[in-house]
Amino acid sequence: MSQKFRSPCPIATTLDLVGDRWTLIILRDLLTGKTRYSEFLSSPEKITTNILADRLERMERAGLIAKSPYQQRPVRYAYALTEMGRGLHPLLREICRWANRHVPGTWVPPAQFMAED
Amino acid sequence: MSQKFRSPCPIATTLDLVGDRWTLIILRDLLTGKTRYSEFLSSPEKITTNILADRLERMERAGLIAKSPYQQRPVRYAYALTEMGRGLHPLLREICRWANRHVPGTWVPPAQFMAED
DNA sequence: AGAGTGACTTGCAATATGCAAGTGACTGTG
DNA sequence: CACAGTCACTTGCATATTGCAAGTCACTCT
Repeated sequence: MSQKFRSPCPIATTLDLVGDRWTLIILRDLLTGKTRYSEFLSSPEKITTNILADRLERMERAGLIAKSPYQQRPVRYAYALTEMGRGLHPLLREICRWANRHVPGTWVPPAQFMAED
Repeated sequence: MSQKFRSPCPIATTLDLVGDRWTLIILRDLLTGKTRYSEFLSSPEKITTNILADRLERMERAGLIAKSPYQQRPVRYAYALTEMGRGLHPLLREICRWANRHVPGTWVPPAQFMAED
């Protein structure tokens, strides 16, 4: 579970876990109800298939998400946030608040996403 | 000021601006009083000189920081957060809260850093 | 003149990302 | 029962980013 991080600073550690261009995008999609590979692919940011597969595996290893089969023959998995992953929701809300305030042209997220809990 | 972002989603846009391994580390240092090149280099994460120079330039172009000379002959610059950059403080606090709660072994930041305003 | 300081810049190897095409395990249709 | 279709990946390869080490530049100080 615990890996080798650059430093014990909580900011550096968090960046080691989710500090890239895609992880938080997938997390956003999971928070808004998406669960499957094809659903993540359909987002407007157009993540590529290899990166998506890689991020899902990393996120699972990091304990942010868990996968469970939604069908047999062939076995296919749906992805869901763990408690740890859901814990990043306040951070995503804060990111939205910042962008809406400081970067003109950004979409205002649905009220449901911004509401606490 | 506004560039080409992957999508108008505030999360995607924010990641385009600060979603890498180093930018928020530098921001943390600026928030804790560091202002110079050599001070950023001395942090425990050991950023390399070329990446630091690159990130400082990007951050300036993005409007997160501004530089001003602290001496002449030779001219040398100190870096300071803009209003936009300081606006990320709540986000860093949220990152710290999450890491402290979910990743064992992370340092608890000084109370001053965690206090609002 | 020569050492020291602070802030970078350069070159290059290692790693990560992006793009397009391919694969595997099936199901359902003619 | 061959065959097109679906979904979830995997693979190969070109390009971009990162990391490491060494070098440069504009000075000041001894």
